[in-house]
Amino acid sequence: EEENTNPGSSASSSSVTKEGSKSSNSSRTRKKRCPYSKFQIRELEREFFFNVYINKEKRLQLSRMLNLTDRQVKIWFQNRRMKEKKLSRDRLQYFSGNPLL
Amino acid sequence: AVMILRSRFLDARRKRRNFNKQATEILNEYFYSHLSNPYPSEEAKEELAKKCGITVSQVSNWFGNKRIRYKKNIGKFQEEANIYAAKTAVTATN
DNA sequence: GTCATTTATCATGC
DNA sequence: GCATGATAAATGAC
Repeated sequence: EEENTNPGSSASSSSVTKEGSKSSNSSRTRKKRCPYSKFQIRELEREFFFNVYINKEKRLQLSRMLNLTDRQVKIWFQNRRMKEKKLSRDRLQYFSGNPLL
Repeated sequence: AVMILRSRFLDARRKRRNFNKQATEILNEYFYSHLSNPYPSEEAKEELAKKCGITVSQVSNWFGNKRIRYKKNIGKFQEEANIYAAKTAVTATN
């Protein structure tokens, strides 16, 4: 499993010129979805367990450790909170249905 | 007992099961009769879910998948579109 | 921040 | 072997 290096998904080299930048396009190219590695998920989940909301400081630290952008970490926590909420809803609906038992 | 329920809930989530023909029929009817704006409201989703015997989340999943797969290959769904267009034409013209 | 959504990917059915 | 439902990244409205 590889860990993405540059979000631009563009070609190699250079890179670090404040990626994205806006030379022209504001948002026409949506970043291709790239699944995170097991290691990345484990670390994200570990932090999520301690804190459903992550502060900026830990976010930067975690993003560096996992080779992700802060934005990616931020988005991951947002999505993860939504997932948790949905799990609760499904759980409730499932047990209230009482199909068996 | 609780453990059984819990495990059943956990592995029953991602294990996919096809919807019955009737449910698919209802969903497709709505989709193709609202092709210009295939975004059912929350209330409409609840009603569809009830009629189909599935959850609201499943309705949302179905429309999400349907929209993008239709958009990506309209030709493949042309026949299906015609079928449901004819089916709903009766109620539309009357 | 939440939340519906888009899109690609995953996992299964057949 | 694709069709199909569910989930995982990513965006945008608000």
